[in-house]
Amino acid sequence: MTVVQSPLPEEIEVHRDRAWCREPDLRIEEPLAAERFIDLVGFCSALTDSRRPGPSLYIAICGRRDAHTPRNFQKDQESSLAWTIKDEVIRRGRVYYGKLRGSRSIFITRRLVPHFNALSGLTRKQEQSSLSQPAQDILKVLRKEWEMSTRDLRGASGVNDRSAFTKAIDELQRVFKVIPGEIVYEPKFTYIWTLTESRFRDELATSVSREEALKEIARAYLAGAGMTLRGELARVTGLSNPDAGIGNWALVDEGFATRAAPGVYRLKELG
DNA sequence: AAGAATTCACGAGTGAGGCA
DNA sequence: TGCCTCACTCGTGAATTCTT
Repeated sequence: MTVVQSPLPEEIEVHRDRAWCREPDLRIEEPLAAERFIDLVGFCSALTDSRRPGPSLYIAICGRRDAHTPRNFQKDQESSLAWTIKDEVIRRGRVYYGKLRGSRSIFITRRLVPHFNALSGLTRKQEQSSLSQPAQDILKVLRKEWEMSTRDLRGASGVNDRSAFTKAIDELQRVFKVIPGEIVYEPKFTYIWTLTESRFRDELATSVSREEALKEIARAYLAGAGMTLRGELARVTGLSNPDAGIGNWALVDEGFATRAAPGVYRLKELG
């Protein structure tokens, strides 16, 4: 995946340094700061480094632009800190954490959960026709039990094959039905799965139009990015290119952004 | 329509640490 | 010694989508 780093103007990189906490002074060192960061940027990936575009908690914890995960990342101080903070933020449940399209986990501020849900969530009615059988089986168990460890959930749902289970859990996360609620290390390392509804009932009940959702997601991204290159928003959010385009165009119409070239948008206030 | 780029699925490797 | 368990990267090859 040769990422041809289209050169961004230095002033845009500086804007991103500030907005995405890529400076030593802005470095994130504890869970509360991480939550503030997520609320500020709207959404960000968890442990990805500078090789992937977009804001990242790991990069913010490193506090530098070119953060790169080392090979033995669990022996690395910054990486372990990122790991710990990530787990604590998930446990606290103030912000959303889950997998979107492309099976990448991201954090989402509570404010934007209705928007992401509007784009990829499923209504209760759609569940039967859209979800795979294993996913439906798992969901049924969780609706009764509320929360469960991986092992117990596998047993109770009858989805015992590990890869089938993982697939089904990913599927449920993508449609905003299930989230990891806690990561437990003792006595055994396991995830506790819970219903998205248990933590984000109000957000899931808030309806947002598709257009509005695309616009606000694009706005959150552009505000931090300062400028987006062709395909960038789609790559970061998992939206399709046309959808990302709709969001960006809405920002141009509103005067929030200007279009510099096909697929390239700039924050208006940055000129 | 051809060629390029991206995505997807899959598996291996990475760490820890208690337990069989 | 291998098992369990996660998120991530990287490699591969195939499929899909985008660009020109």
